[in-house]
Amino acid sequence: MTTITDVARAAGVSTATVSRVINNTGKVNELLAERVRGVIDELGYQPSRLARSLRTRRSRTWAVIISDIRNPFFTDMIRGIEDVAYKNNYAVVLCNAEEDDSKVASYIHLALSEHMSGLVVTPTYTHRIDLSPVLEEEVPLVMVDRKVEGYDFDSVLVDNVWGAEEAVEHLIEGGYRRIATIGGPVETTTGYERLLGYKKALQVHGIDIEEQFVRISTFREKGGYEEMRFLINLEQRPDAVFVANNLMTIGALRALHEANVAVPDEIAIIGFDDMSWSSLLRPPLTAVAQPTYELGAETAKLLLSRIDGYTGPGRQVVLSPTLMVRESSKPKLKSR
Amino acid sequence: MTTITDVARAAGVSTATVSRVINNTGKVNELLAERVRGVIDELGYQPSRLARSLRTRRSRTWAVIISDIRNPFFTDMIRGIEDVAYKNNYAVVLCNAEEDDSKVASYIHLALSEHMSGLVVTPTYTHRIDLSPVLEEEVPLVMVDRKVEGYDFDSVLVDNVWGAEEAVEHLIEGGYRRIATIGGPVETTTGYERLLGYKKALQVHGIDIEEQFVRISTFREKGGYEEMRFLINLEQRPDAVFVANNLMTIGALRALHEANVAVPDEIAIIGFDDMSWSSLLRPPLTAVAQPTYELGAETAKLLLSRIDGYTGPGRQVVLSPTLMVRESSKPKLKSR
DNA sequence: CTGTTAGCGCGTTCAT
DNA sequence: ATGAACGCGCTAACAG
Repeated sequence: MTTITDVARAAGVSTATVSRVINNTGKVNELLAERVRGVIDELGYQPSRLARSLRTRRSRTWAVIISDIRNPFFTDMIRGIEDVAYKNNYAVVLCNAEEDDSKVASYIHLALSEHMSGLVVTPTYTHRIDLSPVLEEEVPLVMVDRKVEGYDFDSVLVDNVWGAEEAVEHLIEGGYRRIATIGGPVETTTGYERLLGYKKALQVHGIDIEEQFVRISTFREKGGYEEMRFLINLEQRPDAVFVANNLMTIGALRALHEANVAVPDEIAIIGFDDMSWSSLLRPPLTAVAQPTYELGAETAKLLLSRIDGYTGPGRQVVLSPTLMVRESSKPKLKSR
Repeated sequence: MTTITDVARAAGVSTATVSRVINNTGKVNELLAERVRGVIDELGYQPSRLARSLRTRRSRTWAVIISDIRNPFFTDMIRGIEDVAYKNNYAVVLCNAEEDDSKVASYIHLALSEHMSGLVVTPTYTHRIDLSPVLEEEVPLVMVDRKVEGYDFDSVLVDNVWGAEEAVEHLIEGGYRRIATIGGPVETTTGYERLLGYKKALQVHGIDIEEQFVRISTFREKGGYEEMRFLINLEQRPDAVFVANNLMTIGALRALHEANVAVPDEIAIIGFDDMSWSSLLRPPLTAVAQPTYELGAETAKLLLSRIDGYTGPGRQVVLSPTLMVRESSKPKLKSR
């Protein structure tokens, strides 16, 4: 491994000069600089990121801590972040927290310990997460998708209330009245807000909320499966279900198929999160599509501006989802 | 940020002693050690990974360079790697190469530059990738899913030939004879081997291979879509298609749906890679299921053994896929 | 403009 | 058994 000292010796200059050439800092005689660059090429020298980070206390890397790598929502979002990062010469490392708070904490520690210059976090739960080290080290951090209460970081969010409301509204307009929901943990902003939107739509239309119809679970496939089974087994089944994320929707659909419940004739379904294969499901799935790529890109832009020195109160970017209407929520046949 | 010097001062010892206590290296008076540990707890001291890595030339981190973060196959595999890594106290960072060789190279450089102690790579293409720096630095590397010719690294693979052969065989047994394939780049081992399995099955049964029926594309959804459109528009359509990965299968199904081609009545479909929602598609998709989690776990084990000092020629672990038979490949109705 | 010097936070000799 | 001193590779401060 060739070091800056090797380069300096070969070029007959000091390491300081080499450093200045590499970083375009300070003034260097163009002739000398040219010679140094020649040697660098010749030796294939590449600065050690480690030593550099140790010295400058900043590494040109962002850590993106996501709560579930298997969720396509996050992987799409990551693409948005990466594109902006690469354009600005940052490397991105992904950390998979598996919806586990302690893993989030340990990855945050990792990122700070490696002096990474930016942090993107999709929080798992709103409590129980201590971000004070991030504040102490003054490392820019942006939250995506979810927020953590009690901190004033920049955040990029989706209008979950509105998205959920639109979905349920669409069901009501289609003639459905016994509408259930399978929601995520209310300790997450996404879980809480989507539930809120569900309730709001029902209230606006003067439909009572049946307690049995509000099923709270994890955001995992298994939860969706189990809660849908519960709903199917009710004496008075719902005639439609709004499911608050993609993985739970898969579980819910599996339960319906297994029990031979016809969709949408017996129970209509709307999911949150559109996926490339939503239209290939039986029946094609109506879903609230989130602007995943843009979510990531906006996040990266906020992060960049913080790294570039912007200080000021936390900013919130809220993007709107879109309802993709397909057959799983087809209006009921009714005399009009 | 508290450093080892702070701890040493507070405990009234030298930094060398603190270092010895932390790393269990050398002999330290138990009483002293206890005192040092007390101070460490009190101050909440955590060693700087950066300084440590710079000094030891090894970081307790693995880099996993995957070729497409949006492919569920890879994200499932990652879980297998992570579980083993965490148990052995390694952190895992993910690098998304987007099927782009130059990104692979730059991430490899990043990993070496940060002195990471292990590397997992899912190569994009078999040529054009220079792994000599990895050999020079003697950093353990394991290949998963695909191989790069000309190197002798450990690798964990799936028996692609057999998987593809099983799939096509199943179609033949079902009475299909005009069987096409949509394959991936033959420069990848996965692309090449799955194509081989396809051809082998046909040959064994004495079925001629029609040149038009062998469609080679990228492993992306778009490629699957376009090639399926081509097949649909042929005067003499195939009656079955074997699609060589999950994303292309989605594209292929979309093309079929758009063109209102009945599956499997007009064209039967088998995909490679099973997904949690394969059974929810219309019709439920027959697919070659890969043991994704095990693939990751095996990879991690090989890596660990290398890190722990195993030297010796490259080892190959080959896992078998399983054909999940569903309706998209239903046998043709025939008089028997 | 260029070089010398110091030190980021550690682990590791080499004395004692 | 313990501490002093050094250096990993780099950038920043200070001279000249």
